[in-house]
Amino acid sequence: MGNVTITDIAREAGVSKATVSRVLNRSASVDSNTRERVEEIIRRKKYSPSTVARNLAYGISSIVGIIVPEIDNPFFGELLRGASSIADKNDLTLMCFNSDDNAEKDYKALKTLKDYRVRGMLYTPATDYDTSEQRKTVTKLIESLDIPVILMDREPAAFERYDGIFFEDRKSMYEATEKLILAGHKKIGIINATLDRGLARIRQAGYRDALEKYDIPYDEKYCYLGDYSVAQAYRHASEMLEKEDRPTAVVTCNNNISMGFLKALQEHDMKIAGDIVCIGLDKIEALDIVGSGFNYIRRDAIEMGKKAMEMLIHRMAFPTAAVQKVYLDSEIVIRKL
Amino acid sequence: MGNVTITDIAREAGVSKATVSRVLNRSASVDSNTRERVEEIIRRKKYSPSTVARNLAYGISSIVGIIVPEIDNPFFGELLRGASSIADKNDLTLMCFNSDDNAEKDYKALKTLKDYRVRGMLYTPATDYDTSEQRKTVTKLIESLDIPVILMDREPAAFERYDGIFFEDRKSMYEATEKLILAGHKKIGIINATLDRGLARIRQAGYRDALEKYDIPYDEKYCYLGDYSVAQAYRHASEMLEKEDRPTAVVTCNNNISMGFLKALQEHDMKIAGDIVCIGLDKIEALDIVGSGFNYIRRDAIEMGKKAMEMLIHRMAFPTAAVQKVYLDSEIVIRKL
DNA sequence: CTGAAAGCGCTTACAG
DNA sequence: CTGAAAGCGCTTACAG
Repeated sequence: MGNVTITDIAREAGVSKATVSRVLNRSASVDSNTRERVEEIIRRKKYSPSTVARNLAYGISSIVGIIVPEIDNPFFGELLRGASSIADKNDLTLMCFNSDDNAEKDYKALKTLKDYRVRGMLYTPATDYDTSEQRKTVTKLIESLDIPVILMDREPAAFERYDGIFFEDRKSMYEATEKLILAGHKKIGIINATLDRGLARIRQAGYRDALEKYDIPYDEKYCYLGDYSVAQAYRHASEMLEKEDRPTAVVTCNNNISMGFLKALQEHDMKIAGDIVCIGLDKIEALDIVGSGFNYIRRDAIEMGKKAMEMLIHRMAFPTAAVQKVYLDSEIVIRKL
Repeated sequence: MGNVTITDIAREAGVSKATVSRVLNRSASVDSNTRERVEEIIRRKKYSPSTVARNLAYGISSIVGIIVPEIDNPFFGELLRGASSIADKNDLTLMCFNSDDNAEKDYKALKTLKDYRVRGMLYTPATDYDTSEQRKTVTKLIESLDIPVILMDREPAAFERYDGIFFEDRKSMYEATEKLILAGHKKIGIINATLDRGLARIRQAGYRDALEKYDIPYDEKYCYLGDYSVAQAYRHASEMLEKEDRPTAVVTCNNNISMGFLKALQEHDMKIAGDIVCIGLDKIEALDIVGSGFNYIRRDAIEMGKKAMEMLIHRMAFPTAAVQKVYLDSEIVIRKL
């Protein structure tokens, strides 16, 4: 039956489209008789106006884009949940993209968002965009988008000019490492991504800060730097565990790394806490529920998603306000030391 | 600077909008000189046409809606990932909604999708819509949407007329239970949601089928029916474990239930496989990686998401084709019996 | 090959 | 209070 349009309603009610539009929007006074007649027809035909046409006429959009690098990672799932809950309350609709940590997909998503003329976007960049070419490409893209952007969790140098919300990872890593030190550990290892990644540098710095503070030498032989994959972390952890001189405690720099580490532990017949102590960044829900004794830095991604959407709404209302960077604290959850 | 429009380009190139449109769409031949001139200006001004305006003119949309009940559950995260990967390849864009298993939010999402005149939608209904009133509301809503719908994972009676993709849960539960029987278990428990939920009935039936097949009486005292929450499952499992006459093996009917069970096990100082054997529906990634010995039915949600999007694309191409129901097989992963 | 016009489904001044 | 007209940013016959 195709979609009912405002013209159908107008014709049937014997009024102009303008009048129908007025009853739809309560924008001006309409005679109560005609109003009721029009409303009755609208109800009967189950008509509601096309948001697309409406937005075209208004010249604005009620769509917000969101790009995340790993949509099936619970961290980003929670981010989405938080963002979506606030969007709902503000009549904003989410257009979702998964970049897979891949710059090309990121570009494509950005391009699509531009072509939809979305109102704003929440964005976790796929990569650090380190090479000057990448940097140029992505910068041009975002600039041509010309909409409010809120960065989430990652802040590549190319994006310093945008609002953003981040976790205090440096501080958290400091505190986690400190907890281990205060528990008597002197040989503390770290499994992290390589330091050409912004977030990895920040996390490494927190670890280092704590060692320094307590006069423990920073020793590269306890540092295992690779990527954020389970597989790589597993290899690194295995290597670590098989060494004579191995750490008595470890910090692991994201949930995948923690899993790789735990897997290695398991395969070496070692027990968490019993044989080697660990504090990981980000919870692993199943392990926590099951009571595995896995310690972790609890980053509240739902909160980040909510706040990010609120920041976006604020930015849309005040386009010229000063750039805002928000930092979220995390709590360290110790299950077994 | 506001957005560049086709009019800006036309003016600057000294041609009509129609001509610009033609170079944009390669729809008709354009003199190569004017073409190049126009293209140069487009490039210089970083212009690309508004998808919204374009779709309005075409009378179609390239947006696909997707409604899931729990966006931060890894199962649905993977569903999204799968759907999004296929959408990408077909120039379709995803509008995402999280219904939180809540009928009202479901209605609202449906309404928004209608107003956006989306092209089609992927849908996991928030509830079973059992009461006739709910059923009526949701049916009207979807009918007035008048677009292709692909159901995913859940098939409330109200939606029988739509395409859908599901897992062979009955068969999987049968096989899981059978594995336990063949391993010598006679007292096999089940923790499930209450049987007023469609999926719970299906899963329960599979369990029952296996018992019957092997002449083991179906005994209600081994059946714990509640909801799909960790907390409820935990209470049920604790109760079960404290009984004199308790099962020697259990099937758990979703990932939350499995976690509740494992938590109870842990708190009763019991070991998986050692004290009581379990096969759960859906993997729990962390437990699997860490080598906990948790057995499970592996449902491939990424595959479901991909297939669902393919079915939608097919349906959009062939609106009158026969209704299609697809059932996906799952594999049983045994880590320790 | 190219432009003027009409149309997609709305909204908003402007008259009356 | 209400309608005719113009406009949002496009596309597509229709002429020429």
